[in-house]
Amino acid sequence: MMPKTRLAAGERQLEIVRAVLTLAAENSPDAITTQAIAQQMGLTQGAVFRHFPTREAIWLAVVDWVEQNLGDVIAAAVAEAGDPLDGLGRLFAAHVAFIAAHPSAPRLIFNELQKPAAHPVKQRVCDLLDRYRRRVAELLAHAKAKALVEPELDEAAAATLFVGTVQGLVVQTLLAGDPQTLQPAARRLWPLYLRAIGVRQP
Amino acid sequence: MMPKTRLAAGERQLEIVRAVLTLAAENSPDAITTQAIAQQMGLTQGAVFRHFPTREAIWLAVVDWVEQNLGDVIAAAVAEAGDPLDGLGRLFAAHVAFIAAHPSAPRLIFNELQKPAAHPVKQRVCDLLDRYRRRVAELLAHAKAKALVEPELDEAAAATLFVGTVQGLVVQTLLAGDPQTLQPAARRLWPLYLRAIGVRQP
DNA sequence: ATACTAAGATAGTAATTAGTTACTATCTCT
DNA sequence: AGAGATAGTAACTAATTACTATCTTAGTAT
Repeated sequence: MMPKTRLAAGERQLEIVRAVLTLAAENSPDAITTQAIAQQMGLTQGAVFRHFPTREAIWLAVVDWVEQNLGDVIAAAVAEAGDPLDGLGRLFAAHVAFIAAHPSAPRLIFNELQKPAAHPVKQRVCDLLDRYRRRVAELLAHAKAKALVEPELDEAAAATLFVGTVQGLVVQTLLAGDPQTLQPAARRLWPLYLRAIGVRQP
Repeated sequence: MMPKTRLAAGERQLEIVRAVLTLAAENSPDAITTQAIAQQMGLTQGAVFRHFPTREAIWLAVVDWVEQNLGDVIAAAVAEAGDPLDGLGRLFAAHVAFIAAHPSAPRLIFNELQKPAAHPVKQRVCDLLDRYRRRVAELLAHAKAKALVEPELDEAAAATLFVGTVQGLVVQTLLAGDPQTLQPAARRLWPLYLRAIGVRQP
């Protein structure tokens, strides 16, 4: 955590992103200063700007990181699924696991979402979330086509509920202040979601 | 919105709270400065501190306002309900209507929720949200006792999903940037929630 | 070894922030 | 009408912020 050794630009950039994620676990994202980021890495504040031209660029990189890593996890989960419904379940589990591993990530995303519309970081987050919802809606449409769910299911609404279910868990974490409770809570929530979209359970 | 006239302390305090709510509709809560609040009311920055000893006190007042008004709306909705399930539906509708009328309110709440645990404003928000969830869980328990929902329903999980459903709508609003889309989306989401808790529909 | 490159340190700047102080204008109560 | 209380103003302050010069030094290729 206190490397006296110098790091190449690329590695240091990644470490800055990780530092932000770490700090966001305990502080509101907007309150994270470049000074705090530098301190987290054992560097001086000025050194941060050797790797990013501006503070905003850091946040864009963080969003990038989340987009990339969450995207990978999700893609892997869906890829190894048998049917669309199985894919949805794996997607949910993977997403929850990701949040449990990086609790600050969804908070960061949600925080950026609150910024003025013009803000470039918000644009990125909007795109990210919109793509995510579309992906869920797609899976639901496939499930419907295979008669795995309620035949008259409102996919768009069900996709919103999917995101909401995850958000509900995030709220739960923020209330409890303990990411440990996340996965058990998720396991209790999933059957409810399944019933919401009209899956017949054994 | 630009009163040259002096206001009594109580009224001005309320106007400051309203100003914050207005500003929070377009800016991230943390980014709202006392200067911006004063400007919104057509006063000087120093005048704000005539009515609140500190910035934090303002946010506590805002949470108070939300707690009071949302609480009233909710209590009224539940009071005029026939059975627990009807009460839950009215609670949902009332909550959504409140958000549509004050979109910044839930965002503010959620934002404060992200602060460090020690933060006094967060404590208040935690209590508020926890009470809310308990209330929902109570209604669900009553509904279960009257055999209106799935007899083996996990009430705690269903309460989390309730909060999540609302949060999903908030996310939807932030994405669309238009509170108008909220109520239609809510009407599409509610049947899904009802099915999730095992209500038999006509 | 030596010289080049780039990561980091040091020490700034200008702008913005919450909060204060001394004064003025307005309201209210008798 | 006059006096006390108080809402509001103007002009500060001290601290913090993102960001930037200039210098140092560590890693690397020759």
